[in-house]
Parts: sequence; C-alpha cells; structure tokens
Amino acid sequence: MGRAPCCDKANVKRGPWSPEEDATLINYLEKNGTGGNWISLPQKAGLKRCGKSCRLRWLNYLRPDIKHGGFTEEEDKIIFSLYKSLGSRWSVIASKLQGRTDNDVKNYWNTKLKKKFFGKPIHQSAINNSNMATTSNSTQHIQLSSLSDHVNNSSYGLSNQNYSSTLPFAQVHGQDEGIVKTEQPIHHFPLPRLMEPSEFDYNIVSSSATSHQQEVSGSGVVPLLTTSSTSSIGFSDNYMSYSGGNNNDLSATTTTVESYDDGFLMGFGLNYPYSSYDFLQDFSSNFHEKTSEEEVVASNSTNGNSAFYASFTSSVTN
DNA sequence: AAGCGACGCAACCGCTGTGAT
DNA sequence: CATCACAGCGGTTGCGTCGCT
Repeated sequence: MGRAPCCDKANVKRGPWSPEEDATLINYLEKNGTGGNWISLPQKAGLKRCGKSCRLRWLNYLRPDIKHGGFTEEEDKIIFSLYKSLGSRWSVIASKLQGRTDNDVKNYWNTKLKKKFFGKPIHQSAINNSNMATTSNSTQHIQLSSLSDHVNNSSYGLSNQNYSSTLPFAQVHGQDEGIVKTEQPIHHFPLPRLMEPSEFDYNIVSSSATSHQQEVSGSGVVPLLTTSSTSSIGFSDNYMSYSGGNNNDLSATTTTVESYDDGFLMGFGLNYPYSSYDFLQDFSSNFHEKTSEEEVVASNSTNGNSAFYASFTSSVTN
C-alpha cells in the first residue's frame, strides 16, 4: 500500500505565492506557530495550499531571519570548503551560514559557484582525445572524467604513459618570467575526481627520485614526495600540464602562481614536507589568494586540486 | 522591436529518516 | 517489530527576466 498523499492535490493552489497568501501565512505563524504539524496548517490558516508548500515558503522565504541578496566572497569560500568535505548536504552547509537556506545555497551553487570553482563544461573533442598517449608538439587535452577510469582500471596507471608535449602558454611565458623552462618536457595529466583524505593510503610512500623523475609505485595517493626538484603546473580550460625541472626561483615548500588570460601556471616544490592533502589545502588557498580577482582563472582551482592528485598518482619519467 | 536562448530562483516532487503508536 | 504519518532533504522543474542577435 502506498503512502497517502500529504494533501488533496486537486484542491490546492500551486505555483508562485501571492502577497496576500504570504501575509496570511505570516500572520498565522506569528500568532500560532506551526503547532508541530504543517499538514493541517493551511486549513487552519485558511490557505488553499499544501502543507509542504507552506513549510517551504516559510522556511525558504518568509522567515524573518533569512538573509536575502548576494553571497559574499567569504560565504563562497565556506560553501566551497564544506562542499569539498561534505558533498551536497545543503542543509548542513546552510546551517553554517547565518540566514541562508539550503535551497538558497543549493541554487547558488548550481548556478554560480559550481562554474566559478569547476570551470566551463568540457568540450566533446576533449573526450575523444582522452585516451591519447602520444607525443606531439601540441597540447594534449585530456578529459576530466577519464582518469576515474584510469584509476579504477589500472592502479592509477599512468606509469607507462608519458604525455610529453609543449604547453602553448609555457612557450609564451617561459624562463624569462621565471615559471617554466620551456626546453623541459611538459607532461599532461588527466584530471581525476577529487579524493578525500580518508581515501588515501598513507602507507604508500614514493621512492626517492632525482629531478625529472618521480617513481610512484602501487595504488593510492602518495602522501609524501621526496624528490627535491621543483616543478610547475599549468591549467587552462580544465586541463592541467606539468613541467618538471630545477627552477630554483621557486620555493620548495610554497606555491607560486602566475595567471594569464587563458589559465595560470603554478610553481611548487616536490619536497613538500606534509601530506598531499595538506599540500592540496595549501595549494588551494594559495591559488585562491593569488587569483581571486580573476574569475576565469579561479574557475579552474578545483580542477587544480584534482590534477594535483593525478600528478602524484602517476609515474613520470623523462 | 521581436525572437530566442541563457540564467536565476522559487517551487515542486519524491525519497528517506524518525518518532509515535 | 511493523506500520504509519510527518518533517526534512536533495534533485529537478517551471517560469520570469535579461541580454544578445
């Protein structure tokens, strides 16, 4: 036996609320409260509405403590941070923001923040190229979701693939600008899904490596890298590129970011003394700090996070 | 000015969790 | 323990508005 409907849908009004209905609901709730029963409330209040509709209208719009209007940069950061750790638990996320409703946060995420942090949708042509493992002079674009398959099927198996090519803006913004030595091969990695710390296998430790060579064995994310070289990462239109090297201008433990019209380049030290997750946090906050004024650039930050895992779960030899 | 698509947001739908019986 | 009713939640839809052609 199915559950009885919460109201007689044929006899309730649907669609947008009129100011009169709003006033009726507010008046009733101010005088009587919900009485712990939304289903019977509309009848008592004299509204031809479903109880669920009344509840939603009150909670999402009419409540006096609701904050209407644009979200602040601080709220953006909180939402993004919580989304990373909690996923789409909008009610929990909203509870951390004064005066915001789950519906508000959800809508805001779906319409604005998702684009801001995850960037533009990936073009189909990139998907078609997602399994390429060739060497060429053109940048290989590898689709975001493709690494999930790599990860699932081959123990983070990029070890036999050397995505060497030249990143276009690395050629333009080369050594003179202190970020990438263009004579070095640039490796392009697929971007994996974002992994949570709980998914890491902290028992896996990367072997030591000289510059230009990182050897990662087994499956799982490597929590600590021991190579002493510094390298650079570039992002553009949802794609990430990596360039290994010995650029001494870059700190071994802090990231540096250079942004361009079509993406950014980030330098980082591979002997970062913390876990990859800590590095990720640093990476993320550093990136946000450095690029917060450029939405196009900032939109790639989460891909950056993901990409970072990709680089650490792969073997790179050149 | 009209048509059209993109966007934003309010509202709805249906499932799940929970407490009462 | 099983069932029921309701609240709460997240995903989705529908519609008004805006901007571009």
